Order: sequence, then C-alpha cells, then structure tokens
Amino acid sequence: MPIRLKDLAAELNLSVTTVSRALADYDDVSPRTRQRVRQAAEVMGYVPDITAQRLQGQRKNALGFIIPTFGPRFSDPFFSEILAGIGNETGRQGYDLLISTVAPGPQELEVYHRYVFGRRVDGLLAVRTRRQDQRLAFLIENNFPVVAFGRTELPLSFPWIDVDGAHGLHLVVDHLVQLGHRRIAYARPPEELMFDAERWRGFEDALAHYGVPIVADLIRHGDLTQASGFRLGGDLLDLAEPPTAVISGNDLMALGVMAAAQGRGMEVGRDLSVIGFDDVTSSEHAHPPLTTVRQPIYHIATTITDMLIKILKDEPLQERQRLVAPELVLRESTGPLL
Amino acid sequence: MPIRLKDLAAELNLSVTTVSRALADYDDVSPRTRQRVRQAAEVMGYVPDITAQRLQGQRKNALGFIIPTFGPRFSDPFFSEILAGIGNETGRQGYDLLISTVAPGPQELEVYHRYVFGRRVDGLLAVRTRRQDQRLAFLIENNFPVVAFGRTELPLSFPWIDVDGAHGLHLVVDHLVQLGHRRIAYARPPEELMFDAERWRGFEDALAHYGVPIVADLIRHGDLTQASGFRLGGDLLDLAEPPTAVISGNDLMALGVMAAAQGRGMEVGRDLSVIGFDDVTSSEHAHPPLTTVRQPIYHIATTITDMLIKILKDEPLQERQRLVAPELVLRESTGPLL
DNA sequence: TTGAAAGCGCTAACAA
DNA sequence: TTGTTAGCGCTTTCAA
Repeated sequence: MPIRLKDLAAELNLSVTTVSRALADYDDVSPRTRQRVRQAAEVMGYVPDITAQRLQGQRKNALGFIIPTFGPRFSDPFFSEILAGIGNETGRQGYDLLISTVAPGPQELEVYHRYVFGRRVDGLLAVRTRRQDQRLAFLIENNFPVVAFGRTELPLSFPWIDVDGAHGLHLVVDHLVQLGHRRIAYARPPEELMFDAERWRGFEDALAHYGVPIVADLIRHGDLTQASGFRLGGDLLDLAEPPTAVISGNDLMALGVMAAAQGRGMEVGRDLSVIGFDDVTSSEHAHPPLTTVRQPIYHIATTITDMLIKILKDEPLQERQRLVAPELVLRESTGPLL
Repeated sequence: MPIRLKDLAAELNLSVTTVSRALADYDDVSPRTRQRVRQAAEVMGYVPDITAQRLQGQRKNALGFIIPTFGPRFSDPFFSEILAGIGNETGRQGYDLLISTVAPGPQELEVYHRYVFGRRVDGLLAVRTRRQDQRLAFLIENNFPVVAFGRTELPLSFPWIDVDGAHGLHLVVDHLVQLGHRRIAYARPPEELMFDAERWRGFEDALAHYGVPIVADLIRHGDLTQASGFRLGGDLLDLAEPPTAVISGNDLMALGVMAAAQGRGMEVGRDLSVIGFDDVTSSEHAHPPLTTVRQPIYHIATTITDMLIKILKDEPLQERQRLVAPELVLRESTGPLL
C-alpha cells in the first residue's frame, strides 16, 4: 500500500492539512515543520495520488493528443517527431500525455467526445488539420482548449502554428525552373488536408509566374506513404510524356518516387529530379540524398505544446497564430534538365 | 459546466445513488426507473467524470507506455508500429493510454517511479528490453504489472513476447552463405539491448556451422538509425578488404548501408548484399527492395497490450511467455557472390 | 426498490 | 502557525 498524506500526518503528529501545505510550500508553515514534513515524506517515500489531486481542482495536468493514424501499419516519421516533441515538452512541464490512435472518420469524433466530456485532459493538440476540420469545429464549439499545427478553411478562430506551404512550393518551383524543368509533376497530399490547399495555391502561382503550364495528367493525389509514392511515381514515369521533375507532398512519397525511378533504371538527380517536403531524418542518408523543404517539425511540436500549457495557465501568449517560413534544403536528388 | 450525477438526480427527483446504479446496470433498480434514467442521461448528455470514478476503485483503466527515445528527432518506424498497436488495442478495450518519452538513463527510472507511485496507470508496457534492464527490475520488485516485448538477462520472471533473434540470424546466415558469401559484416544493434545478445548467439552459431570465420573488423555496433547505418556502411566499404555482404540490426540501418554503397557507385544486390531486420513498411519500396527478416511488430504490440489487460482483470493467460519465429523475406538487396 | 451516509485522497476556506 | 471542516463526483455499504 502506498503512503498517503494521512499516514505522514499520523507519523508526525500533525494534521493532514498542515502536511499538505508544508509539501506545497505554503508560507504559513513554520520552517521547522516544513523541514520535518519534507524529511518524513522523503524517508517514507510519499508520492501524491494524482487522481485525488485532480478531483478537486479543475486541473487534470494532462494533455491529449489523438493521432490520426492511417491504417494499422502507419509509420510516418512525421508523427514520430511530433510525438517526441509533444512528449518531451509535456514531460518537461510536468504534464501527463494521453494518447489515442484512431483513423479519420466518424469514430474519430467519438474519441474527441470521450476526451472532452470525460474530462480526461485539460486541452488537446491537433495536427494534420483538414479543410473542413470537424475536430476543430467540435472543440471550439465546446470551448475546449486546443492548439493546432495547421489551419483550416472553416471560419474558426483558434491558436495555431503553420508552415507557409505556399511559400514552400514557391521555393520548390523556383529551384526546378532554374534547373530548366518545365514538365513538372506534383504528387499532392490528400485533398482533404488543409496543407494541400495552401501548397496548391503556391504551386499554381509559381508556375503561372514562370509561364509554365499545369498539365492535368501530371497532378495526382497520394496518401503520404512511401508505397503511394512508389505507385504514383511509376504511373507518372510510364506516361507517354513523363515528367522531368516530380514534387512530392512529403519525403516519404518522394522516397517512393525515387525507388520507382531507380527500378526503371533511371538515375535520380540526372534523369529525373525529385523533391520532397519535411526533411525527415532518413532523407539525408537516402540515395541520392533528397532535396527537400524543411519544416521544423520537432520544434513546432514543442511550441504548440507550450502554447497550450500557457493558455491553460492563463499566461499570455506571445503570438496566437504564427506562420513559419520553410527552408529549401538542396541535396542531390535534383539536377539540371539534360 | 458538464452534467453531473447530481444534476440528473435533481432532474428526475431521484437520489444520486439510484441514478448511479441505474446507469451501472444494477439489478435492484426497477426497469421503469432505469429507463427514465437512461433516457435523461442521453438527453442531457451525461458523461461520467473518470477522475472521480477512479478515486475509489483501484482501477485507473489506463495503461502506460514509456518510449525510450534516442534523441529529439527519433523517428523509428518500429516505434510507430508499436504505438499504433498499443494505441488501437487500448482504445478497443476501453483503456486510456498514457505516454512519456524519455531517453534511456537515470532520469528514465524517475519517470517509471512517477508512473508507479503516482498511481497513474494500472500497468506498463516495455519494449526494447536491455540485458540489464533496470526498468523491469524496478517494476517487478514493486510488484507492478508489466508485459514486455523482449527478454532480459536478469533473473526475473515476467510475462513477455519475443522474436527468436537467434533463429532469425540463422536464417540470414543460411541465405548469405548459400549465395556464396563468406566475408560477412554485421552492423549490430547497441550492445546493451537484449536482442543483440540473442542475435549474436545465432550469428556465431550459424557461422561456426558453416565454418565461416568471424572477422573482428567486420563487426560493429550501430545505434539503429539510418545515419548510423550510413556511417558504419561507409567505414566497412572503405576497408582494405571490404565485406561482400552486410547484415544489419534493423531495416533503418540497412537502408543507410545501402545508401553508403550506392554513394560509392556500387549496385546493391550485385556488388554488395545487404539484409535488414524488421520489415518495416518502407523496406518494400526501397531501391532495391530490401531483403529482411520480418517480425510482426504490430501484432506483438496488440498482443502484449491484451495480455496486460488480461492480467489486470485477473483473467487467465494462454501463454505467459512466447517466442515467435521470424520469417525471411527475400527481395532484391541480396544476390549471389560475383 | 430506493435513499442516506460514508469515504476514496487530496486541497482550501475558515477558525482557533 | 496549526487544525477543523467541507467538498471535488462518484461508488458502495447499510438501512428504510
């Protein structure tokens, strides 16, 4: 049986209240008592029961993160980094982190319900936001604290950080056009994701700016897995008039596109330029090393976590919404048009 | 403000007790009352406060999983699959999942302390077990429910599932030797991990069986990242007498080794054979597709979760410990010695 | 079949 | 500076 406050109090001949206050560093406890209590707590190995602590205050000291997993064998390094960031920051600030994994769809909202109405956590983090994000709509409607990585098309006001995808695509197109490419394919992210919308805007703008036509056949939606990139890349390369460069919605798909090209005997960076988005760790040591657009995923994850905690503590936020400029990372998967 | 039991009771002119029992399906409530309560709960959107529920019973209905992250930008698909498995199974069985991320080391044990003594969860899941696994030692010493993916060298008895790594390495060596390889390098997992020990045993046995010598210079420990495989692969290939085949502790490192070889103008599968371990999703669509040893990571994750829940419910376990045979997946990164 | 009362372990208003 | 009392929302004796 674990030690309770009551046990400590009995041991010290003090009231439970005093012990509680001594431990909580109230200033109406004599230094001597505080010292004794501290000591005894240490010796007896007292650890407060958080469940009990939580019952009175509104504070649960816990955040929730519901991972939108696509399929059981999801393995997107994006989520690993997000999770590392959120996990480390919540831990650092003494919060618990409650996780659920659920595929987007109707039962996803049920999980959000359970979190909100079951009063499990004080706030939620959301990533991979969608154009019509019902999760966000639900949370905001219920006045539940949330901070998101990403925006939405819905007319909702909430704190977020996002990477400027339009700008990112400008960087990408600039780079490819400068290398001489004009037959540019784009393996887009799923249409329902908000960042697809932003990036598409950038893509269209940039191409228009250079007078490069958009060829409908070269534009496809993938599902952000490597397998999807592989299939999609193969399809594109088997076209009568294949592209000379492929932009990919993320690094994972880009890696798949590269494999498809290499499987057809092409040399990536010479016969075909491939460019990703994210700069996950494996991109640097791929062959060839992947040219990509870096988003500071880990840092964004720690930041939205910190923002959420600040909101919960009623501390002021430096910025409620922030657009981060991504950065082009030049490596060897892109090269001049032969 | 959320609806409480008290609100429901007031609304229905019943006592809190009766409402509680009606909702909990006690059989000493009249059908009519039960019906009324149900109805009102539904209409008013009552959701029980789990914190309060938890305070009396011992049950928290929550499991913990402490992810041993190596560095902030950890992104190992192994953990993604594990997390998907654990997350889906806990959710399916109505349990909450509490996550922490912490690097192995002294503060790691502190987190385990917090979980156990803070009575946050009913049980813990452990993966990537170590030869001298202090986490396991601590949990078992404190009689805390745990199920592990992996074993340990410590004389501890606990429920686990493990993949037969010795057998796996036999499969690998058989395959390579049959292809004519005798200069076989091994990029080992970190030495402290238990599965390194088992696999090493298999490696030694198998080589001895074929009379193939172990060359000290061809044996190195990596850290299971792609970067590590890349470095290590480079080092091996730059040797005066480089290996003709490289076995890797996991797929990620194998991918790094492949990139290193390709960066030196070699064709993997012809000039160098590379073989991984895990069969994570990206291996299939790598170039060339990676020959590897498959372990059913997702399935193991759901199974240890289910075992833990069974233990918590005092339900009998089919098997307390199980060794799973891995399976060789032949693809194109290995080929006959030229 | 229902309700009153106690209590889970803790914090906080109020009194001494 | 310390203790008494009440109460967080729920479950569970026990009595009516």
